[in-house]
Amino acid sequence: MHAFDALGDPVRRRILELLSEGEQTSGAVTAAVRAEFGISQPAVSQHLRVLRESGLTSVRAEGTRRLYAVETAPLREIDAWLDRFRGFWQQRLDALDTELARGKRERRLRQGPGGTDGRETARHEVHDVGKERQ
Amino acid sequence: MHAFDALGDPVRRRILELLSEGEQTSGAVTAAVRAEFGISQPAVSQHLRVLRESGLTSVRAEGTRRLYAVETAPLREIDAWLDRFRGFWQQRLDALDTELARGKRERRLRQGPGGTDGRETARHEVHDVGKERQ
DNA sequence: GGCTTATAAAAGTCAACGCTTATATAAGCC
DNA sequence: GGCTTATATAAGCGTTGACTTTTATAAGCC
Repeated sequence: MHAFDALGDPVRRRILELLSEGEQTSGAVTAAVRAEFGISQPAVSQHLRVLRESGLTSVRAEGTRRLYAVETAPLREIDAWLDRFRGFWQQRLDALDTELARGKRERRLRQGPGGTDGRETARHEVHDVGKERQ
Repeated sequence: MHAFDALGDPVRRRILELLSEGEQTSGAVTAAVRAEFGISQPAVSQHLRVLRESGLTSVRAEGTRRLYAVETAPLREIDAWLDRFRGFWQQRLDALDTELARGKRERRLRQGPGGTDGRETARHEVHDVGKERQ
């Protein structure tokens, strides 16, 4: 699950988004990223390296250009990792369907699923119980 | 897409996995994580805080216990983010199906996903072109 | 061969992160 | 009230990470 590490950085996520439109040269990616994030060419090159080394992209040389492309394996791993949580929102949708179907009012469709016990999860605060600082 | 940041850490991913089985007290999570990673209670507490602050969990107080639960919104965001890449592997599966079904004629039905150019994606190396160090 | 373009690597800096130990808060229990 | 349990916060520290500037490599072109 190494991939999550690499995806923690917004620049790298953006690079992948760019590559999702198809193969791109390092130069093209660099230009786009420089424009958006205002970082140097070496900085982008370093991000490309991380993406390479984490298996998120592949590279292909063509003359002096390097053509980067998305490599899906790690993304599929993440997708698979998410599987264990899918029930949490699918369940919700089902519940919502039911609610809508029987004309119940659409109040508070928020509220988490999940309990191992069949217990209704009660109301929880979505960000701390006591006081939060900063 | 803040969530990717939080998920970059293996301890935090593990915590979410534990919570995917249902609400857990901080204590239960701490015990499990301590056993697996050998880190201190405050360390786990700090990870729980990050998860809370990034919206990946919710907390609910019950006496002196804190009950943590998975909060799905950020995970759904990631799921949605992955959408743009799904074509990359779904297509592969389709291709495989078709190959099997019609005994391999006419390959490249639809070629590399996303290609802005219509060019065949060719064979790329999955990790660098030149030499890699370390 | 020498200049240029495309890209990576090297070396250094500074901030953020994850951990530790020490301490605070707050509920339960005697 | 005072001890204990459950959990969080504070402060300090070493490591990692994302930059920077500088320099190397290598292909194209004259």
